[in-house]
Amino acid sequence: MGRGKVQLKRIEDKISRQVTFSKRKGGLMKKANELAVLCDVEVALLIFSDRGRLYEFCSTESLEEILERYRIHAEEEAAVRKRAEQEKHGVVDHKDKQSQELQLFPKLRSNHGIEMNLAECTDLQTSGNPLQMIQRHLDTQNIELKNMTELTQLEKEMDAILRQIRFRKTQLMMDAAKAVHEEASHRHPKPWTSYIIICLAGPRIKMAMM
Amino acid sequence: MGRGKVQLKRIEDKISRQVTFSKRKGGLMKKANELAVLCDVEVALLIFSDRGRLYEFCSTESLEEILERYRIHAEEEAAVRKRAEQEKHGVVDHKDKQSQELQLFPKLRSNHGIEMNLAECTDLQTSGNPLQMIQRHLDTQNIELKNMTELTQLEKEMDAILRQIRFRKTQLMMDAAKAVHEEASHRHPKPWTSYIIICLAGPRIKMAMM
DNA sequence: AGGGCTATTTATAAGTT
DNA sequence: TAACTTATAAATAGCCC
Repeated sequence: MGRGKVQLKRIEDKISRQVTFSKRKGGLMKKANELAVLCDVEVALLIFSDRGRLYEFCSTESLEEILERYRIHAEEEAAVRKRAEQEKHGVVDHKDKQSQELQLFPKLRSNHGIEMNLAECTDLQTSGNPLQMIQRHLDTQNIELKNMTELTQLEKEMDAILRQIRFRKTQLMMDAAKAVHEEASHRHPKPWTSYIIICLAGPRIKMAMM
Repeated sequence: MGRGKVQLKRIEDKISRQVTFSKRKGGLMKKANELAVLCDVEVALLIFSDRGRLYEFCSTESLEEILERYRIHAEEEAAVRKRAEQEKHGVVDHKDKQSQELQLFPKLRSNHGIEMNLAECTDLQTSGNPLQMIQRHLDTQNIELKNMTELTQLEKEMDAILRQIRFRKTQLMMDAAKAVHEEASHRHPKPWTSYIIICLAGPRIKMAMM
């Protein structure tokens, strides 16, 4: 699918590996979602990038829902297998790998804390133009109608946009400062640097040079 | 990808839904594998067909390996699932859910495990849509193309929205805390107030009561 | 460094056996 | 029912910006 055919082996070039990861991750999640919707099945997808970042997708409310189902399934399967083993050999074998691992779960089952989960949120496409990113949130719902998960997601994205806005402002200020400085250098062609005072008050930038 | 374009909704015809499931499941697993190999990342994929059959793929030795990694990751983010209906009126006793978060609160031992879903909280305010305020800025231009004045204006508005989002989150938390407190009072009808500890980590709220 | 652009490869919907 | 076939929709590699 692309200009060249791809060999099924690790992409050695770090840059293009990263690019491919980003693209294909999106594609995979899209397809996972399509499968879930079209065929009305439960799908869970976990991806750990090489830097340890987790990307997840699930077709249900929460990933835990599917993982819990997996645990139950695995337990049943293990039980069936164990029964079969016993019938065959009439002896209790050593525990196989799967049943050993299953012991991890029961330990985690008691709950004394009060916990609230607000609908798992899986953002399929967090990337993109920061404005486009937020656009979809703005079309339909009122803040008052959003739940905690949505609010938190929105908060994150707003924060990201705010950071970009401020970054851009800084850029512009730097440009302006540079221009002023160059202008100043022209007037006072000295080897030492001028001081530039930038005053931020309201929307306008004021600058003075000494 | 095929003779006809596909609508992203459940395929109603059972036969073709099954055929599509079979085909797309294979395709999805193939792509999951490609992502894992090409980009050298860990991928786990779980699919439960509508008949409850489990199909799984993982890029590592065992699925448990990735799930364990997810659990570790989840300890930081904390994930718990919840059924919606029971929470409608605030508080439901649940003792057998995940307790991974407990490790984060070793000192917090409440008498009762309670889970709530804030998404269900009602009594919403009915103010105008604060998001409309910003809408016009998002339609046309990119941040890169805005000048300082526009950026500053946008910054202000974003900040205002952010404050509203956070206010709304606080409201929801207060509601939840109140509900928890009432539940607690029910169990311990004492005149003095319980302590409620609310932990905000990511999109989820964790609370413990002492 | 992420977004847009094709030329190509892939996936697959529908049809056929 | 599942295995092929084929026309077409989708994904995406390599580029450019």
